[in-house]
Amino acid sequence: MPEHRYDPSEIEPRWQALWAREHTWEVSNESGAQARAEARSSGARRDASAPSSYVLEMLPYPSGEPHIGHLKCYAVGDAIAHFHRRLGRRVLHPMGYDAFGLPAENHAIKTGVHPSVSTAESIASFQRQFRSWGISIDWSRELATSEPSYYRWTQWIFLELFRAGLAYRKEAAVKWCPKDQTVLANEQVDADGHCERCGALVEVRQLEQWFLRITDYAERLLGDLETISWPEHVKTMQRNWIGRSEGAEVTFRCEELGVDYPVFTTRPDTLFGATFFVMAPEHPDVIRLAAGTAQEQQVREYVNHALNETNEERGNAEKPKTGVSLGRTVVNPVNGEQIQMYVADYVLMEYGTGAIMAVPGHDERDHAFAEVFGLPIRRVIAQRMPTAPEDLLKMPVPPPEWREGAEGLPYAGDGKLVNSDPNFDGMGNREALSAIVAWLDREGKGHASINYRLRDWLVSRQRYWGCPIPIVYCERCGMVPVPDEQLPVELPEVDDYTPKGRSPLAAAEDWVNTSCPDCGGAAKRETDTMDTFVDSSWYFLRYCDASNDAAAWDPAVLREWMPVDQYIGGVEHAILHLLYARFFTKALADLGHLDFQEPFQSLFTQGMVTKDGSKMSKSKGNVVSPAAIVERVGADTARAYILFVGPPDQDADWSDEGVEGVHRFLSRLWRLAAETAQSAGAPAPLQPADIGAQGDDLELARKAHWAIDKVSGDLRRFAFNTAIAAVMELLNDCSRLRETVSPETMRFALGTAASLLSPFAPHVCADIYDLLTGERVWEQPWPEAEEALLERDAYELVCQVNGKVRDRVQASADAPAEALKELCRAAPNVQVHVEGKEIVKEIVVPGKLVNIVVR
RNA sequence: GCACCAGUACCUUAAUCGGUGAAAGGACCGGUCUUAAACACCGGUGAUCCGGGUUCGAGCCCCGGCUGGUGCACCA
Repeated sequence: MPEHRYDPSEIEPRWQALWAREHTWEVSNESGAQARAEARSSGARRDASAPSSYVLEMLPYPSGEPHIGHLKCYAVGDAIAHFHRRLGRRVLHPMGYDAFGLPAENHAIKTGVHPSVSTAESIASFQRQFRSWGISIDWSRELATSEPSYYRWTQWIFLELFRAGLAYRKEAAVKWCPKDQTVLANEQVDADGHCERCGALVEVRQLEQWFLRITDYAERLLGDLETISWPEHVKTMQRNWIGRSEGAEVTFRCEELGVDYPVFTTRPDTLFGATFFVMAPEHPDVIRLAAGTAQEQQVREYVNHALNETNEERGNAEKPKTGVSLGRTVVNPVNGEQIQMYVADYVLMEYGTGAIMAVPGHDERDHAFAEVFGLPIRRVIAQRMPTAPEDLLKMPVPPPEWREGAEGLPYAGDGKLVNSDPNFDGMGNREALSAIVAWLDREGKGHASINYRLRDWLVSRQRYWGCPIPIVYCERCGMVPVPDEQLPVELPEVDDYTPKGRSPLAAAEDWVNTSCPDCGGAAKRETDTMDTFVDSSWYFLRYCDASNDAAAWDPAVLREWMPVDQYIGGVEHAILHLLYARFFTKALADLGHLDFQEPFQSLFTQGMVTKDGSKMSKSKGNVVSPAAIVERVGADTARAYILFVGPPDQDADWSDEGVEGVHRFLSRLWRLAAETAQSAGAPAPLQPADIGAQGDDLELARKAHWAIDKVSGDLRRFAFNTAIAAVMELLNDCSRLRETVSPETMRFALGTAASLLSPFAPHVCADIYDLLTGERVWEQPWPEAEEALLERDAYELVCQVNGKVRDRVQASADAPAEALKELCRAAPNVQVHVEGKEIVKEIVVPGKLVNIVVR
């Protein structure tokens, strides 16, 4: 009697070893003669003409060990990869590591261990665990962004952008993290002004830095969202981040100094209500404007104070408005009025032109400021005007919102223009908006304009463990790109990683001092490194052609795989990574290196895994370790559980009891299959279920086909939880009917269960399929449901009276509506309820019910 | 404050087009097996957030409210 016990610790390594030995998940590039030759020599089984599919999970940052979120991400991605393969596609499913970054560097500062050493350890540990999870990765394409063979091409892309004018240096007020001692991208500062990485309060410093011109792509990044299949909330976040506003640029002239100040406004229709003018404290002209006025000292103090304020203090809209008069005036171009100039911290330098026209009547913030400073508030849009004379007669005293005075202000809605100009008064404000912009344009005082919240991407970092920026500064030639053939510019060794406000690379003097590639004279290297988001903005391209050392990729190979068909990752990357990767794709396409516009055709964002309802964290001590779970119950249980616990795009709470439940399910499945394999005789391919089967055999065959249909549909819509539940139902029927069905039917039902479940629990399903059929489940085409077995020839017709179920009768599937009505009327308990009443109506839903409405 | 999503049994989820008396797993309770327990098997308890509306019929659609989550929020 062989032991009928499910033992994942024996099953899982056995199949993993086979997959590794046979390079089962590797896929060759079919384009290019060399690739074709490789495919022949490795005896690639898959049909080269099969459609390709690129399934990709976001690349992990290797630090310590993978956590449960990784397990969920790869469980989702692997299920898709397996499903696509079984649908006959050639699937590219690679893995790599986002290996540059601050944690390894901070660790180096603490311990002196070189970041490359600790990173290599983490990568080894990640790789070991990923293998133990049995995910179907093409390991031949593995990469790490910190390897010179990778970052050589990161540098090449940087130089391509530089040569195209998309990478540039400029001095600007930038965000500086005092703890990490580096500048940050605007995107890396959260809404409260804290560093996204370390949580320290971010400061503002005036520094010269490297930027990438992502703002040139704002319109396309916005518009092309329409072309990709992404979750709507992710698209919304990107739209918000790009922050497109339509409006006008209007020029206000300071006659005393003879300087023009353009402002951006979305409401040129309220221009006649502009009663003062406000500049941001950072505005370069503020001090110059105040110079020589009585206000000078006060302005200086205010500006100093404002510049030292944190984003948090300054960003608070609840805070009372502050500001100082500049003692100057500008002219409102539409009516020639001289209006007072102020400096106030509620105006931001980064948005628009750093100066605004203030319309207190129709803008909440301007209104609050005007109240504090006692400035005039003028209504130029009537909130509601009576539409017909009858309305006026009915209401001799108009309610306040109808008045043209200042009551009810500020008012931001639509209405008709009042108190403006005879040419515009009475016009609807939307119509007036275009009329006023047209007038400004004719007079040369303004023009229609579009403004974005998105700002250029600051990519330089004063840190060690990143990709060096391949630029040399020559005393004679200036800024010179390192020639392509000299790439990569490798990271030098340094003794001290501690940041001191400049890059640790600056201390490597032998490395910094170099010769100019152009004139050969003395030159110094750029010592800043790149933001690690640069590394991850193109890695999906490199996987396609990972071993190419003559180029970053061969465009012909990219055509075979790109764009990624299914991208999977956490919603925390909804803005930064995804926006940067889209920008890189568009820029590289413009430079002729790619022939597609969007990198990720379809995106799936998985939900968080929580414990006891809250985020797992070391400080709370509620961290569930994937390694421990896999050790205890096996990878199949861990993976199936995490997909079964709920819809994968939602957060899911980890429960050890739930894990046990799934483990029991896999145990029962394996055990019943092992028993069946014994009683059913030698392994044999599954026989298509016999439509002529009778009784329990027919019932179980039907259930199996129902499960095929259900799981196939559920997989297409990422409903893994219900797919697994369907296989559970199938197993329950197998157990229930195991005494009465033929061995062949049981073999078919259990083999089908294993086949359907294998994307979620590949090892145990491979084992079961092998026991029952002697075949490899991953090489089988995805099963197809037999239509004839999905339909029933008879069913239970529900008989309702006034919407209440009163009886049930057997009806044949093809019975016409008239026959169903008669069946229903004839049902005994229906007759009781219809007795002596008048039939008003009969509703027939074929296949479901008949409802008789009586009075 | 604005927008979006969700609210179903003690818990996590299901119910495809508005159509049966709301389903699965876990938990809990009972039974069989066992010296006893675990495992396994059999059985059981128990739910549509609140208030209106539409409809022959509403968990599902509409309106209002409550609760929770996410995103945005001095962006002119």
